[in-house]
Amino acid sequence: MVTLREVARAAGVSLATASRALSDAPHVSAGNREHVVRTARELGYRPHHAARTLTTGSTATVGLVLPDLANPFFATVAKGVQGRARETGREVIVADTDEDAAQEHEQVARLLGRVDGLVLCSPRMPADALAALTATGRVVLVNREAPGVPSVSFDVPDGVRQAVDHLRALGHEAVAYAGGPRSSWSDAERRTALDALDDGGARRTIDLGAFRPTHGGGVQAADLALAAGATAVLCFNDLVALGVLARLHARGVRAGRDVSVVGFDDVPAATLVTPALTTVALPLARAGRDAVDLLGPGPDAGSDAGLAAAHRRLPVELVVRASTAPAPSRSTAPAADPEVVIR
Amino acid sequence: MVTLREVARAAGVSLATASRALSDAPHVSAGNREHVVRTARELGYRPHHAARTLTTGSTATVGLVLPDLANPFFATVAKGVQGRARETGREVIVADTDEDAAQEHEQVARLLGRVDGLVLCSPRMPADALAALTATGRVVLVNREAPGVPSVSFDVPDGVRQAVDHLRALGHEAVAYAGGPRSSWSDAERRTALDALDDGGARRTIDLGAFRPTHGGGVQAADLALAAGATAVLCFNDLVALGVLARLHARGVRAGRDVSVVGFDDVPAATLVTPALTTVALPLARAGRDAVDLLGPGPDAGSDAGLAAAHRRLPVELVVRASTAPAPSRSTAPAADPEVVIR
DNA sequence: ACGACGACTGGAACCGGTTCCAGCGTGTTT
DNA sequence: AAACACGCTGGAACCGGTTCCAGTCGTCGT
Repeated sequence: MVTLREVARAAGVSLATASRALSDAPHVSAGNREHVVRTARELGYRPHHAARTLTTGSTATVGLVLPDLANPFFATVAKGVQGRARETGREVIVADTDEDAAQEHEQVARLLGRVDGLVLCSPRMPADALAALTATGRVVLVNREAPGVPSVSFDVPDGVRQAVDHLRALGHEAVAYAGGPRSSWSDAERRTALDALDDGGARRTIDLGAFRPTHGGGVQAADLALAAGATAVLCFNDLVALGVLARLHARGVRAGRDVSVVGFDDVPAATLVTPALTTVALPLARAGRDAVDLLGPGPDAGSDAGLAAAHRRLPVELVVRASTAPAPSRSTAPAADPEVVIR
Repeated sequence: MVTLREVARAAGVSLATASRALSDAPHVSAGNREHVVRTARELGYRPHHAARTLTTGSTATVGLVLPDLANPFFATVAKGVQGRARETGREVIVADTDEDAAQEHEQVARLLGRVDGLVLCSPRMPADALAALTATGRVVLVNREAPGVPSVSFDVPDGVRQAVDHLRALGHEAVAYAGGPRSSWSDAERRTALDALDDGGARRTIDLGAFRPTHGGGVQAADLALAAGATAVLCFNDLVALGVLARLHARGVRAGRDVSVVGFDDVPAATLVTPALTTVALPLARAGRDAVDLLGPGPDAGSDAGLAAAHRRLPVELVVRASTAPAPSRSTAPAADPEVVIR
């Protein structure tokens, strides 16, 4: 391995001059600078990252802690974080917590010693533990908000409004909500938004309860929705919505005709099913990118590194596909097919 | 930030003793050791990672380079890599190349300076460039093999055999293959396996050509398959297979009745569609874990760190679902529905 | 009781860079 | 022509650990 010392000696200059030349600091003559740079390239010099970190105190690394890398929601955020980090000269260390709150705390604590800043994605962590960890001022939350902690989240209330407006415009009066886990900050936000849309009359949404945020949770919710006589189901996320679609199909109910279904997130699979899923698209990759920016400019950042607000709330967009359609007229109200087909 | 020096002073011992006590090396009295450990805990001492790296030469970090983090195939490998790395006391730096061969080369070169070893996932890179990069002996390939480079791959020929046996057992004689990109090592492997299964007679598989490994590629392949009179389609991967399913549905052909479809990978979406997709499941997370093990034992590894063979070929398993069924009898051969429905 | 041996301890070198500071040379000012 | 300022240069300190090596102390054997 070739060190800076060797480059300096080969170029006939001192260690100090070589260092300045390569990190293009001032106080080096143009001739020397070019000579050192060329010598370094010829020798195949690569700066030793740990050594640089030791003196400068900057690791040029951001951490990313998330519940499940294989979940497309978090994977997309991760892609955004990685892309923006690289553009600004930083690497990304990822830590997958396997949806475990205890691991989450440990991982964050451990990583904080190795990175300049940390992106914490949808933490399961209780609010007080969050506050303690983030006191360092080097943590940004994604998809969650907490007092005093910078964060990037989504304008979920507006997404809920768009979805409900869409369904009401189609004539749906019996709209049901298939919720996510009670402990989830995101679910609470959706419910609050739904309550705010309540006009006190017949257009109150039907609460189907709390479900696991998975395909299976949706299967479970679908039967409850049919039993409650809902003509439209708004789901906690796309996985739940896909479960609802599958179960409706199995029971002989035509999704997008008899019953409309709306999801949340716009995961890739939403376009792969039939009928394609109407869903509220969240700018996930953008959130990852913005989170990195909130951690401050990286080594490669230009001078235009604008200081950002501590909280960002990104706009969301309802994507209308085939799973929503005008409400059936009363006479043709949906009824479960007597021949129930189990997949 | 509290340093080892401060711990040593607070505990009334020398720097050397404190270091030995905390890294439980020998030559420290039991009393001193415990005292130092307690003092360190009280002061909230966290070892400085870069400083340790500088002297020991070990970064306790593995790199992971892959084409697309948001692709569930690679995301699952990443999850395996991350899990195994943590179990052995290492962190993971991920680099997403956006499917770009040039970036791939640059990322690997850059990362090699910051990690102990590197997992390179399905590289687009040409074989010679690969050989040069991996000369360092610190790279493991996943889902690709190259002479002289350790790798973890899948027993794709056996998977192809299982799929074709399955289809032939169902009575399919006209089996078509919807291939992936010509430059893909994986596609070449599938084709070689298919050729080997050729019995020289009527059971020759129909080559539909090369398609982009996406949903859209499958849509394109589906029409060709119908035109060729195939009753079964084996696809390069699940995304292509899902595209075939969608297009068949749109054309009024019943997948799993009129035409059977088999995919590769067993991505989560395979179970979410109707009919659910029969596919060759690859142990992706396992591959990630094994790749980390091939890089050598980490800091936390026990003494049982078995030295592994340089190449591992993991077994694969055909998962039969609803998208495959007995071949229709001649008289009811599939024909495109005259009313073509475009989604 | 004396010498040898071994366990423990601490001073100091070292890893590979960055940066402070003093010194030097040249060009400019008075 | 002398004094001054400024830009460039190199020696050396430093970042926070690990580890070599020499030294000290206590203990055991004879």
